[in-house]
Amino acid sequence: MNKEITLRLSGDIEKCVPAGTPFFEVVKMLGQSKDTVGVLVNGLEKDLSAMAEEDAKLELLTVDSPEGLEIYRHTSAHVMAQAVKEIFPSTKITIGPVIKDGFYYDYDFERPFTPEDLVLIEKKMKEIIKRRLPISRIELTKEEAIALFKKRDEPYKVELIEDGLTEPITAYQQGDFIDLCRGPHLPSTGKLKAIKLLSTGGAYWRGDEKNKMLQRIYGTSFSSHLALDAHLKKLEEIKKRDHRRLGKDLDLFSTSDQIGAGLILWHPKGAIMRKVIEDFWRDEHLKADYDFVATPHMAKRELWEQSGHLSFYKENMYEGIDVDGIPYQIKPMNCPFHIMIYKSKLRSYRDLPLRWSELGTVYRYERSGALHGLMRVRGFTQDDAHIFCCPDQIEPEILKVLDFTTHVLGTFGFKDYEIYLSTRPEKYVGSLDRWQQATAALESALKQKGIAYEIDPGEGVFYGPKIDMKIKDSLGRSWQCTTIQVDFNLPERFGMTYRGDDGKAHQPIMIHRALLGSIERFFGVLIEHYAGAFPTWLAPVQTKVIPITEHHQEYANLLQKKLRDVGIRSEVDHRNEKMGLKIREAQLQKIPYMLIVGDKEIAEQSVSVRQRSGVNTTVPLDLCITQIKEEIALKRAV
RNA sequence: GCCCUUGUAGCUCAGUCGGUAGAGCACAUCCUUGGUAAGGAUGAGGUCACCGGUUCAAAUCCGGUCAAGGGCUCCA
Repeated sequence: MNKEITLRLSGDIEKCVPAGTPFFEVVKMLGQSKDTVGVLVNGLEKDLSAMAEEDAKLELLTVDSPEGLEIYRHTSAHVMAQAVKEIFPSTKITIGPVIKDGFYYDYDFERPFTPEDLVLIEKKMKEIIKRRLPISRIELTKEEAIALFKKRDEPYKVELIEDGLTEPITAYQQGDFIDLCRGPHLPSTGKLKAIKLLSTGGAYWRGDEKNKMLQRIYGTSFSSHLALDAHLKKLEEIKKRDHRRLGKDLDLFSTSDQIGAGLILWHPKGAIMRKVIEDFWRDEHLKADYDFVATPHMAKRELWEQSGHLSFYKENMYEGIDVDGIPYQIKPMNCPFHIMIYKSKLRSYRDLPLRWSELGTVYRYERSGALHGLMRVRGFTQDDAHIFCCPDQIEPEILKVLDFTTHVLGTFGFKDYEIYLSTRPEKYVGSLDRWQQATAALESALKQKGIAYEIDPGEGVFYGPKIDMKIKDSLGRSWQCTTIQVDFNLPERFGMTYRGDDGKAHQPIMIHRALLGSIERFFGVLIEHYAGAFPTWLAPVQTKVIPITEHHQEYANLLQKKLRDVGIRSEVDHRNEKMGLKIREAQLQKIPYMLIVGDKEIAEQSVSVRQRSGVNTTVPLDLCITQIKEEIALKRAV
């Protein structure tokens, strides 16, 4: 007779069961067997088939919880692997983890999987689900595990085990399929409901490009077809918002084979938006007590040696410019130039902090496969600034930057952030003292702001700790834009000093910061965030004047002039086309206001306003202009 | 960089077995003068990404280059 043990559940519920009772029995007693996919025993994930051995805190994991969904998807990945093995028995299985929004599994197979293969595999998966195969956990010693996977001719699994897995090694079996896996898993393949294979791609074994290229299949699964459909719909929406697509449709930017990969051509409509962004940026920097500097696009190789870029950033730098026999290189960063300005004269502690900003265009080598629209390019403009200060100014300056950042990003419509504090990495320069001081200053600033943040241990730059901010867009995706980095290294390397109140030379601290990151990338994020339907203050064409017939052109021109006189960007559609077509095209161009004028409007000096939303009103001409003007002045979001 | 896919008119894309290039949209001209998401006709527009090879003949087959797209981070 087993002794009774007590399982404590949430809400002070206690359940006593004999030791050795499997959790699925416990779950059944609790009447929760339908939705439960696993359990947390004292915070550790366990299979439903595991036994309750001793007194413990018990939590039930449903597929609606993040952990439960992980279990569900991990089993989905196993079912996919089983399906692949059944269709293509020569395939070797490798690893198949759960990722955000789904799962993947990497296979060693003689050729890439085709979309037709995916259809077959998905069909087979559904069949395996229908078989309702029980999934069982097997515990093995290292030798047993190696023997098992050698016998099954799965060399990748053997390698993983030999590479230092600790006993007990666990595997999961469903039907004839056995996979090395930590688990936990669903009790049966029959528990899976909505599953979809999405795409294929190459992936290196263990993520190392020196290793063999494997064939990866991505998929996702949900506990209901409704949830799956909603997810697929979101993927569609993401595709529709693709900034490369919209960039072309809205005539904002392009690239050209003849110019080169990763180099952006800004068309008039993109460039006017860029001007608006940059004007706003400059105005706000002036208000925030920054000064502007401007620096060249290249410098002698020697400068980059002194800055250390040629030792730690060489692979991202372009070289090969020869000026009268002296080697020059295009700049990948602006900092050395700002330092040279600092060093152009003696600085006093009374001068600090110095805040110097520049929209500085830099060029960095990116691997051809990494290039992506505006998000990853080889030439871009950083909204850069360097703050030179003494050590005890770090914290107030960081506070100021944080306030400034939320103000600037907020104006663009980004109100949600994820914030990371990255601390000292293994390879670093500078004294531990300084690291501690700077890290404490960053942390204290974040705490004072009451901002929630996560610590990214060891992810700081070698020259100092940093704060990274990711903005969340309208689809909930996050984008890294803002970075605020403390630097002890460059002031040291360049022998920067200021005269302190003691009359002695001291070394300033340098804070690098970019709020938008790069104008190109930020622009790409803006496009996707708004799906091209920009707030009026940003829209390249703010108003489209649409005369109904040729007879109304004069009035249309007058209206356009009035709009332009108060700084509203306006175009007139003079074409000999019907109004319906003109509206359609203005709508597709996502122009905020269509101003339609005909006989009626001329008679009463009014304008028929069709908003992008489809709302129609007729208002007196002057009122219409004032209202739009006000909306732009307030940078109102739509 | 590596693996896979793609590259045909300004855009989106057809083009079969290798036989010498097509549509819609956009553009131009004309007709139409209109009331809130596509009026009609006619016309112009191509070194089929580039280089080389096979062939009587290449957009099509082969090799290379360039560019674009997906993947290469979230470890059994």
